[in-house]
Amino acid sequence: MLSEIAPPDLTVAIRKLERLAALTDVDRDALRRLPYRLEQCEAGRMLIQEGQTASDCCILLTGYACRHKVTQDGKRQIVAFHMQGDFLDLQHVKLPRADHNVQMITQGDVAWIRHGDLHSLMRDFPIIADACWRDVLIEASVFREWVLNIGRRDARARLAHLLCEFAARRAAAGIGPPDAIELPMSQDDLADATGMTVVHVNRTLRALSAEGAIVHRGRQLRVGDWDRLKRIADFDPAYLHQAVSSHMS
Amino acid sequence: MLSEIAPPDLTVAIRKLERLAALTDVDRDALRRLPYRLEQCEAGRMLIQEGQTASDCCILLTGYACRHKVTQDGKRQIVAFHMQGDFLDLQHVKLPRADHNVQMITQGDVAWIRHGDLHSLMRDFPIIADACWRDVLIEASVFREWVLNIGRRDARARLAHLLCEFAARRAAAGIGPPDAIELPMSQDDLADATGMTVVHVNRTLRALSAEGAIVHRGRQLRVGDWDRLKRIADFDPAYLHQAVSSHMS
DNA sequence: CGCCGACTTGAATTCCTTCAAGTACGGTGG
DNA sequence: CCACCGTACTTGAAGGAATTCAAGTCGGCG
Repeated sequence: MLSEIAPPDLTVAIRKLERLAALTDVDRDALRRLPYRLEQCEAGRMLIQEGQTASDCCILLTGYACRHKVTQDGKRQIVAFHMQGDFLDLQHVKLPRADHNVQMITQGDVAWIRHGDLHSLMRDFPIIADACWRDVLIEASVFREWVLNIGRRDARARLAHLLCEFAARRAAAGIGPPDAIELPMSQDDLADATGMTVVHVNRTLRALSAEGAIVHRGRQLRVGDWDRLKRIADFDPAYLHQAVSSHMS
Repeated sequence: MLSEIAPPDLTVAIRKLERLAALTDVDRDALRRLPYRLEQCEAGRMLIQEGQTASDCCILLTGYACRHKVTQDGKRQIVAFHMQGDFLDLQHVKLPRADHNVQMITQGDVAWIRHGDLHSLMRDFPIIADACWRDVLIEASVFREWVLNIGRRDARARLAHLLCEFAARRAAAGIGPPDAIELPMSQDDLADATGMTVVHVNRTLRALSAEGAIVHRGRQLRVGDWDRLKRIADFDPAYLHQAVSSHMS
């Protein structure tokens, strides 16, 4: 296929914005003309570091990334996972000082866009601005769900919820079917995202396997029983504010 | 004082926006002319309920409110506290379906503004729109810090952090000095905000008292030793993205 | 005065962490 | 081709932080 040799472009990001607002041809055109710098990243590449002030905004084109914060004594908390098409730091356009880190978890491609260019884009194309608003607001909604998840659900539900969310967002992004998943993150990452320890993530993962909710071998994960997993997770995708996928309803 | 008999107006909200962007006289004028409906709320009044679609946006003028979500089995998680001047549901202008509840925790006054009016305001007055952007983005930053707080800090640090944040925001809002605080929330609320149980909140609170970090009698709270409390909490106010207050630096 | 909600305290239990060793696997170099 | 190595994953046992259950006290309000 051609897409395997052609360099990646902003198509996935435009597709994501299409899901957030009804873009017109004018909007699409403006987006396609947006200048950007392409970067091919290794796994582990730190894109943005807490405390830093950025002048460019980055969009994830391929691969997976996460955002995380660290306590004084070095405990890491992942606050979000990202996949192709996601803006990784839209907020830095308005709040230049980074309050968290952004890091690749797999290898992948990133597009860097000047804040100034984004600023004029949002000023001149209100529908695009609207889509960006929605993106930021949905992200905030996901943070709230994570607070609930970590604060009030036990390890089993918590982990199940994270898997459900990942599957749902993956499906919405058109990456693949929601029930045969290649997890990009290590069990360490899952632990840091759920506020658990690696050891307990491991045990909980196999507990979920044992009861047939999931089938996993390493990072190959299949959802054995969607309804059961969703019930365990107390998962209701409404907080994602996305058009309901047929698989997830 | 006159302010005790005059009905509350949008002044506190305008003052908050002033802290978020450099408003001009034109902006201030537009804000003062904004039509709104005033509501005097009892403690416990549900302003917005999850699942509901709202046509008005509410601003807290006096008193305190919180936002919370509930799991299937009835466990409540508070995701944010709010004080005078705060927008309580700016997001519903762009995402009409509420993904969480908004509730008064004390009695207080609320101004209801039509979404349409806010929409035109933000279209016609870019500096106000900018301030709203910042408000939403800072709120998201606070959510991230809460994820870290609940996910990776132990009960003592977690509660201390919540108190530090509350004191800092309270001071920034000009409500009073940051070291003699009347807490508006019950220990139940503190528990639901930190992902703990009431019992453990109670014990942790007196542990903090015992070591001299705070002095509390019921809801009267004095910070006994700021530096100690901040150290316990691992509190760095950078994530609040506010001009640094002299008391908190 | 009595009642109710908020706060407090103790004891037993549990879920999760910590510590300490494993095993499996993919890559690298001899 | 195989020995070596590092990283990620797995498992067991002991310990601890926080929950649960149960029974108080305190203080404000009708």
